[in-house]
Amino acid sequence: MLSDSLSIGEVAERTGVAVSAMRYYEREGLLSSRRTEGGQRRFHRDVLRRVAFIRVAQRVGLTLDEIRDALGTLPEGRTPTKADWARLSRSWRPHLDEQIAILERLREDLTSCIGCGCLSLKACALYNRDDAAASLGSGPRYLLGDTPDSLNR
Amino acid sequence: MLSDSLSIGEVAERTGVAVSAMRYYEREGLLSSRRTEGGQRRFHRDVLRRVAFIRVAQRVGLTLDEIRDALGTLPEGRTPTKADWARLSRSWRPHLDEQIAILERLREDLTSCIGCGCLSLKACALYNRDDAAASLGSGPRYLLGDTPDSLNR
DNA sequence: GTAAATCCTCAACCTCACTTCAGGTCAAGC
DNA sequence: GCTTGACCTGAAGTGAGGTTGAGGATTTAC
Repeated sequence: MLSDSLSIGEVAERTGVAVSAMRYYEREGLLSSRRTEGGQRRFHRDVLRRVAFIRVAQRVGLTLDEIRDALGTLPEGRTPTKADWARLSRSWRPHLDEQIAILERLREDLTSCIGCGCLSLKACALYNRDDAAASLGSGPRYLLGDTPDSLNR
Repeated sequence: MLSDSLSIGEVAERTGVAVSAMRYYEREGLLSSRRTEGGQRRFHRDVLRRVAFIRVAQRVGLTLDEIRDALGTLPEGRTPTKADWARLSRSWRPHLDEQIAILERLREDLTSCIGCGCLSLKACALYNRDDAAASLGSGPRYLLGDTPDSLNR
């Protein structure tokens, strides 16, 4: 089996990512493939590393849009080197640091408010942090706090 | 204006939460209200604290389902005291600690892998943590890693 | 008493990151 | 050569946490 002849099922099996997700990533421009005569996808071995990168980047908290941009900075034409991948991974650090800092601030505020039980809209640091846009959990991020006109209607 | 006569617009203005969100919270059982003759909502002052609680709980990373359950442990019939609210806030700590721990582990793995640039599917700690289900970012959490049969089709 | 502002419901739509399904084609093993 | 399993496309569905809009009723302010 040649190094650029992985079928979509093989990639799925080796990476642990669903076939449907691979097709979705390709549609979204995060992966690319050749096609056989009959129209089936054939992936280069490099795709394994790209998929791995995507999954870890998601854990770091990046969106697929951001990940696509990051992958776009890889060199065209040649196979990325370890140094290329290391550079990308390094770029996650600030994002990760920021996420951690936000949660730690929240924990601190929580600790200092725990005695008062106030939950006062005006005084309590818990409400008056403007970290809100960086909230955890599911749901569209842009809806949580950074719509300037969220009082409409 | 009586203490249980806040219109939905007033609550929205004071809490910074959209009117449509308030109606959604009520539909989902997180808030309740009386109605006027004409069918308009009138909220008790307590709702301000409840809404505040909801928003902070979301920042901590809880879902509305979990928040509803937490609110359900408040005493029926009487206005919750500071102690009641403090108890609920205290219950966020473990969740928050866990979130922080996950991110810190990720950062550590990232640091120790940064030299190697490996991103190897087999060897790299970045892929072989099973923290995946607790990932950040939007999108349905159950899709990110904990579907046992995610290789189907 | 009336105009403007606010409120009501219900249904449809939005994002993100996918999955599922229907209906059909391709490739590999025997 | 034929069956079986893997693959294809396009459209629609999913879940969380809401928003938007239409069409109409109610309140408030003057």
